[in-house]
This record gives sequence, C-alpha cells and structure tokens, in this order.
Amino acid sequence: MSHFGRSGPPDITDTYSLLVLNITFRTTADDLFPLFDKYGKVVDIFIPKDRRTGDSRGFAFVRYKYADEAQKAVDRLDGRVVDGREITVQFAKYGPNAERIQKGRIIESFPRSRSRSPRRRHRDDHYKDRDYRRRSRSRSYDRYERDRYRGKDRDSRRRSRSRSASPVHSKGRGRGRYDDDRRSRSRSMSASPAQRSPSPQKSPSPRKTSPPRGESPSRRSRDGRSPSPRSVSPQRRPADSRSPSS
DNA sequence: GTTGAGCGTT
Repeated sequence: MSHFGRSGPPDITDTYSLLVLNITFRTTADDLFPLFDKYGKVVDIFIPKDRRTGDSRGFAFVRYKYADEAQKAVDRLDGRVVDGREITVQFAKYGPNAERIQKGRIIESFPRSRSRSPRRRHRDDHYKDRDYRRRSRSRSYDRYERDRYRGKDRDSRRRSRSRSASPVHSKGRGRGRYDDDRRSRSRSMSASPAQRSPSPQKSPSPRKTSPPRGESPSRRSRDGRSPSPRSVSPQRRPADSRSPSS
C-alpha cells in the first residue's frame, strides 16, 4: 500500500518532481515506488486520476529528495519497460500550481504576482474542462482490436515502438495542399455553380417553414418560478405589434 | 472493456 497522495503534497519545496509518462493505465504508485526508490530516496509519488472514473491517466509524478538521484533515475528509468510498456521519465516542467520548474525544482513560486489577469475565472469548472478535453482525444481503440485479431502475440511486440511513429500525417505540405484546394474550389465555382443549392426542398414537409427560433416547447416553469405566460414578454407585445393599428 | 499526447493532489 502506498500512502502517497493520501495527505496531499507533503513538501515540494525541497523535493524534485519527476514526470513519468507512457506508463500503463494500470500502473500504480506502488509499482513505481520500488523502481524509483531503488535509484534514490523517493519522497512522494502521485498519479493523477480521473475525477469521475478514478482511473490513472497514464502518467505519474515521482518526487525525489535530491536532484542527483532524480537525474540518475531519469537516466536509468527513462526508457525502462514497466508492465510491458516503455515509460518515459523526465523532470517535471510545470508545477502543481502551474509554477515554473527548472530541473524538477521549482524556481518560481509565484509567477502570478505580476498582476492577476482580471479575466473571468470561468467558474469552478476549469478542471472539468481539462478532463473533458483529455478524455475526448482518446477513444479509438480500433487498432488494438485489429491487432488482437490479426497478430495475437506476434506483431504485438512491434507495437511497443509505436511511440513516435508519425503523428503528422501530411500537414507539412500546406502550400501544395492549399494550392490544390484553391484551384479545386475555383473550378467548382465556375464549372458547376448550379450545384450550390440543388436541394431547396430538403424537407419535403408540407408543414410551414420551421424557423430555427429558440422556441422551447418544454415549459421551463417547472419549479413554480413563473408559470405565468406573462413573464415571457411583459413589456413586449408581439401580438399587438404584429397587428397594425391602421 | 478500451485509449496513449501530455504535466499534479489535500
């Protein structure tokens, strides 16, 4: 059992934070503790987890008491295979409070001292937004399934090196692509201009035109706040305005 | 159930 993260940050001022990436989603602090502790004195280990599911995010933070030990751990554990996955160990770049860190050591403990941005604080959903953003990125495990059916455990080894395969598909061209795109559009414009709106009767509904008005059929007056229709437009009278006085 | 670039909690 690990008591890391149970009592929050112990003391990061005198500890060096190491960032461990590429770890499996099942790897826990207990699994990393013996590994990192062997190379130095680990003060604390923290693994960010999801607020809703509670699963590991795939990376962990290991705090060392000395920089030399941390450096050694990075050099020795960086690239090590843990739980069948190659982990990436490196010094943390940012602190828990978005502080600047150098070599894992926090150098700036108050970068916001300059002048707090009067910008809106958004609300307390800033952390939620972040989580949602991360969660949205990964959701395609089709490759895993395909590999599973294709090369049960034969090509599986090859997938280990798929860390930096080719994240960029073909966006580097840019110019050529743009030129092509532009030409394509130009031709489309003068070649087949009639295809702009070939389907005006998209909705063959005999009904009257459905204006995208914000009309919500569901009555929001559920709690009894203002069930009276008068609150809809107490001072404005569309009916009256609509009908000409003359 | 899965996933895979990244930077953290009481």
